[in-house]
Amino acid sequence: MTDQDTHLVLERLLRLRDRREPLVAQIAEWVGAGIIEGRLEAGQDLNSVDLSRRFDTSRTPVREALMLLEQEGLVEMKARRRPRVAAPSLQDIRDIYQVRKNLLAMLAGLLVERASDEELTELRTRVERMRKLADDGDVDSYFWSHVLLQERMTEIVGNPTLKQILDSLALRTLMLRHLSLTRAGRLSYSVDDQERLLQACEERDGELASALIAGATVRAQRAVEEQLEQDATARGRKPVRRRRAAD
Amino acid sequence: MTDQDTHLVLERLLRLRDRREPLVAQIAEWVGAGIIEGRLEAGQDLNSVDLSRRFDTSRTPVREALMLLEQEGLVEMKARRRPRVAAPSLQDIRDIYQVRKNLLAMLAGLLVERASDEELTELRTRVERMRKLADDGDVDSYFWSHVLLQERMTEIVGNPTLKQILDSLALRTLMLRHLSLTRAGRLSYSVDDQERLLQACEERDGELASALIAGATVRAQRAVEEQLEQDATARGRKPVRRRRAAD
DNA sequence: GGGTGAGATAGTGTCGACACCGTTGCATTG
DNA sequence: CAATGCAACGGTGTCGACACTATCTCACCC
Repeated sequence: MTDQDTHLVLERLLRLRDRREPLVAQIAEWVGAGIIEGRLEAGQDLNSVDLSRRFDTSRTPVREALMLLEQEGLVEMKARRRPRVAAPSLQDIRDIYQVRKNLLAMLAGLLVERASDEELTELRTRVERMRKLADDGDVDSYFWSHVLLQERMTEIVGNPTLKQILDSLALRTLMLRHLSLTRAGRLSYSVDDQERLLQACEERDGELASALIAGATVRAQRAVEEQLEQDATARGRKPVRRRRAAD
Repeated sequence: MTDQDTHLVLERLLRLRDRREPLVAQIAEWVGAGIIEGRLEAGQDLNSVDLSRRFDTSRTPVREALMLLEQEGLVEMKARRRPRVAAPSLQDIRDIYQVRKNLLAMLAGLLVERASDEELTELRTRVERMRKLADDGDVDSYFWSHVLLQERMTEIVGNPTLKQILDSLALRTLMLRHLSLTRAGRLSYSVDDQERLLQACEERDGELASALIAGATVRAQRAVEEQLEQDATARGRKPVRRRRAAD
């Protein structure tokens, strides 16, 4: 999985194709990728003057790109204040995972109902490739394959509204998940989860599939929280980079 | 419920307070209210030149307001094409209600878990007022009270992510619901649903509350679909104003 | 007469400018 | 020395202008 692919995935998750000018898309992809990869850290200033200089454009397309990322929860904008990289609180993260868990359970149920055998075979192929990546410890490739897998599932289910919401929640968790997947052992747990989920789908057991994906989500959340905890203690007494009190 | 109140509700649903300049907020509220009230009909041209003339501003804040409404699904924008009032297909509507049903069930479960007795009393008062409005046949007031009731419930549950998604879905269904609630008998059915839901909450029966709200959502969807069908046949042979083939 | 294409029309995307406001650093005061 | 006020700086929101392009109109052709 190259940088090029990263941008292609982001282009789809942000629904940039045909919806925005290439210039805006380019900026949104660069900033979005930066946030997810951790190149831009939470709370960091994203003022439109600097960005417009970097891309050698005026501030108008920069503002538009930032507004796109704001709606996906990656950027925080308040009127007359400088935009910043979003810094979700622990509570925010829990809320997001709670909703995500619920919607993924719904997705699994629909997948069991609607996926054709051919589509399940395709998903099976994907998971097998992910198993390989996990065994090789190729975190980055695994990470994006995971994103692609869920994207493909939402496509198969064919509810664009659901897909859009799940994509948005996925983006919010992506910066966190990138951390959490690097935790020792997470990769193999994760791929186990995917295999069990797919098996339940093949057996057309909607209840089980929903329960499995919900469980996997809870485990992902736990891994994220542990990683945050660890980061916090490693960073000194400063507990967690938290939202400003001024809010 | 006056026009003033309508705009206040929209201001909250669109999260305009502190997030956008008053000028942008004003435009977004006017257009949003117009779409919901049916003053602007589905598919109608929303070019930024006309709007900027109407509000005596430049096109910049107009574009920003339209982007806000696009993310809420009220407006469709494609690059280099004129923005239009969204025209969801029947399938889109079904998809939206499907997701909404699921999330409202989640909301009901959380409400049972988390609402204090005082908060339930407050909700009870609201529903009683709605009963009165329904008996009086005051469709508009009932309509907005209904919106407020659900907004309050999401606040009580205290999951901002969930609230934001439900608000967005609510906006999408609002233009439809306005139609559907005018159908004879819908008002009293609707208020019955709300009363049963609240009773289940008071009895702390999460399963029942979830089932009730899901059922109510399905009934609301059915009413919308019947109304659309009726409009379509009344409008001649042209079946349903559908999305352009050009997409 | 219906389809085709060139020209006219009109709206979008982007730009640089400017007024206004949030922020920062410093001097002043208790 | 900490707190407060002020002034310079820097960024945001809005504007009008302009190039580019989707759309409309109408003459032209078969």
